[in-house]
Amino acid sequence: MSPRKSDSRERMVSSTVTLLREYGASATSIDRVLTHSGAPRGSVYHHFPGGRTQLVEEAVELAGRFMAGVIEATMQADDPVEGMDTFFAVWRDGLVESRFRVGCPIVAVAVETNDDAPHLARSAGAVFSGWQEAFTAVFRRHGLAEDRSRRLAALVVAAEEGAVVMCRAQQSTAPIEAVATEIHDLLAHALSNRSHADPAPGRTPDLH
Amino acid sequence: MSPRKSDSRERMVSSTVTLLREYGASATSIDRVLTHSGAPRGSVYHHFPGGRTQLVEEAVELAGRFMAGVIEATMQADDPVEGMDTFFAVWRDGLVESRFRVGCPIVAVAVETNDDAPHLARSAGAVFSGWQEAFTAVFRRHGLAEDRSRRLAALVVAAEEGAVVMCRAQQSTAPIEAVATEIHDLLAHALSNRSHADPAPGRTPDLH
DNA sequence: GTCTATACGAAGATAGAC
DNA sequence: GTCTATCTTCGTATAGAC
Repeated sequence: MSPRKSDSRERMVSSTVTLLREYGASATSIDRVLTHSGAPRGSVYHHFPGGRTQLVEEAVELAGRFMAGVIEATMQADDPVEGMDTFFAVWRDGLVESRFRVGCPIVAVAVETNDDAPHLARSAGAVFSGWQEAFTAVFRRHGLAEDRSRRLAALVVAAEEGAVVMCRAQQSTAPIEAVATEIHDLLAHALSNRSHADPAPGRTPDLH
Repeated sequence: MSPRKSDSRERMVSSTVTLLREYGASATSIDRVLTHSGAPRGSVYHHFPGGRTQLVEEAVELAGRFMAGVIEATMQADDPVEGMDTFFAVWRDGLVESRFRVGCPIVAVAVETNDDAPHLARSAGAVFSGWQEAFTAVFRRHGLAEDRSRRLAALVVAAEEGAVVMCRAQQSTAPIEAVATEIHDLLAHALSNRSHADPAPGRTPDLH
């Protein structure tokens, strides 16, 4: 009872998420996490015996859970199209408020696949899977077929992540605005056709 | 006349592209580039007075031009939908052949935005712009309106880049296959409606 | 164009005191 | 839980010979 534990640990994980978003995985050193969080240097390996890898791992999980919550919150409304607009708006606002300095921490970890810690990439993959599942459930709930729901969910996550990378590089919201518009129309169209055209799935293209 | 220059320089740039794809920007050190290319250590700053930053810069430009050529080549056929399938197949094949070890070098540079070399991110942005322009021109050529063409181009690039990141993290082609299918159908639908439904543009969603 | 040697800083991790 | 060394490795960059 009573707070015997300090909050250093959670502050470090939170700071790691922030630094991953802004500077990428390799640049997120223990030193910078300590400076950013104000946590004491001496207790790093007390809290994280797995060292830097464990710290990044927990940051990925935290950020993954957070965004899964955002998806749940935005998509539970009556109109999934409106929820989708809000989902993209959350990302766009993050870009604008940071003046295009911050991106997605999961992408940062996924891209810097390190041979030393290969399982970090899989943690990132698990987070993406979770987000896809959340969107898939929403689309299914609104009457879309299983296959179509999964494809749309993959497209939404991929397009959002790709757009965020492009917006940062171009210092412009144009890519995510364009993507949001196209996804909006696509989802509206898919939902309007849900009752009759179900057995006309998109064919799998020959990726020859 | 006669080859007074060695090929060390271009081999270094080429190796840098490969290492960016596989390990990310920060992990692409001069040492690793030298090892990978077999170039002599002594001439690094002779060929690249701007040091590591110049090396990465030139790698971004090389990779950007290369993929722009791929887009031109695949999309110049009669059927842009078929060309799009091929475009995604190129990326999917790169993932499979490398067993999900390599991604996009432009994304690698764009994500690891470093305060030391902020203009690297803009070079990445310029490459993305070039790819978008190439797709936009193709869509316009096939009768789509300017706005729609730009939006679709942004979606294609964003979805491809996002899907590649997801595929690597999940060690699966599922995301890019799903994205390719959805983009295939979307493009086919857009082209089939191009003559009559032009003045019904997708509305810009309120990203409230 | 290429060599070796070296300066300098930053990183991850561990040891042992308190 | 936190502190202060300290070890080791690796990174960029430069100097000066050949």
